Amino acid sequence: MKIVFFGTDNFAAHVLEALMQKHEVLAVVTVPDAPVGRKQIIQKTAVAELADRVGISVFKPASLKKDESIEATLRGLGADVFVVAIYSKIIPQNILNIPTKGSVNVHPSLLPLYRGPAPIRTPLLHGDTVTGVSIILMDEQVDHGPILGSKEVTIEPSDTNTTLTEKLAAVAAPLLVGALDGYAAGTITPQEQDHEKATFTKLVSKEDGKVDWNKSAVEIYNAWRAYDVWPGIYTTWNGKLLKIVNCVVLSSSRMRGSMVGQAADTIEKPGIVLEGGIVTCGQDSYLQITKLQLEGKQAMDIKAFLNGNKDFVGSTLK
RNA sequence: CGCGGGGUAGAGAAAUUGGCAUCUCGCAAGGCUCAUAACCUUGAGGUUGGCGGUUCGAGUCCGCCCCCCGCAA
Repeated sequence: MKIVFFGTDNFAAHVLEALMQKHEVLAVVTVPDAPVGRKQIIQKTAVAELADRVGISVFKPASLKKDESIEATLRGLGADVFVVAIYSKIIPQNILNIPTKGSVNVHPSLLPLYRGPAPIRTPLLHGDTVTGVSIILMDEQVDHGPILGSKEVTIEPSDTNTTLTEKLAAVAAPLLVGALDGYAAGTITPQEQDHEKATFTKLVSKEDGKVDWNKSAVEIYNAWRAYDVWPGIYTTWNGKLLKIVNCVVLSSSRMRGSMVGQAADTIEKPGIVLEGGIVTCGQDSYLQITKLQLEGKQAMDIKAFLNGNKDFVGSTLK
């Protein structure tokens, strides 16, 4: 089939790569190059990178609604179907309706669960053990259309946003290709979603990474997994930003045994740093920081940090 | 020129008004021990990011340059 692909990040690029093997990708639509990093170096998206490398023409409209020429351009390509995977903009209906067979979306969750902009992170945040990928036909509502296919993926306790994204991308690529074939051949009947069961995710903001020590160590650890890479999880120490680069949950029974003789009030309050960089959390739980980064400093192991910051143990994180 | 923090031994940090460059860890050798990420003793390891200036004397003060990082995006 003749396809126009919409996408931005690595997940999308991975899907595009698989798609190119089986189908004719006429063009790619992504978002404009944006300045990245402290030096504000202009960088193109992973999808644009791949498209440029293999010689597929790329469009980078700032807006699909306001740019009127883009609709005519896309219409002129004569695509059978549009495939959308993590394209950080909402595509207006008049664009979705262009291809003869409509538009298909790759969504990295088991729809109707986790609709919206953070479908990979939110299951991690909730501590779910299973998620998946869904291929749907796009309709007038976001992540709402009938399902062409889906596949479950197991979430390991060690999975983070990064590793889970890779796993989902690996599953998504062949699933999409299969669903497209089945859809084109008429062997797949689109299944309406059970809208009663729909749940929604919200866009992640920097604030979400701020650690609330009143929460349990497991919840904080899940936040670390969900907010991996960006925004990460952080707290403050002596008024300075402290990023938690790595951490582990300690079983509270083990901790209780080792804390015989410790003052009771020290044990109760959350956010207190104990020996070895272990921090008291809510619900009588403990999180050990194993790697961290203080504002303005390089990331380092807890051991190195303790060597130079003797007053860390006994202080309170906020 | 978006705002800000920083560069001192292999790692992390100190160093008061400019005045013997220290501490913790690691490393090496020896000792103790059934044993150890334990403990004791000794030791190696530095052009304090670079260049220039002020000074009797600069990690510290001044100028220029290089590099790292947080925020922001």
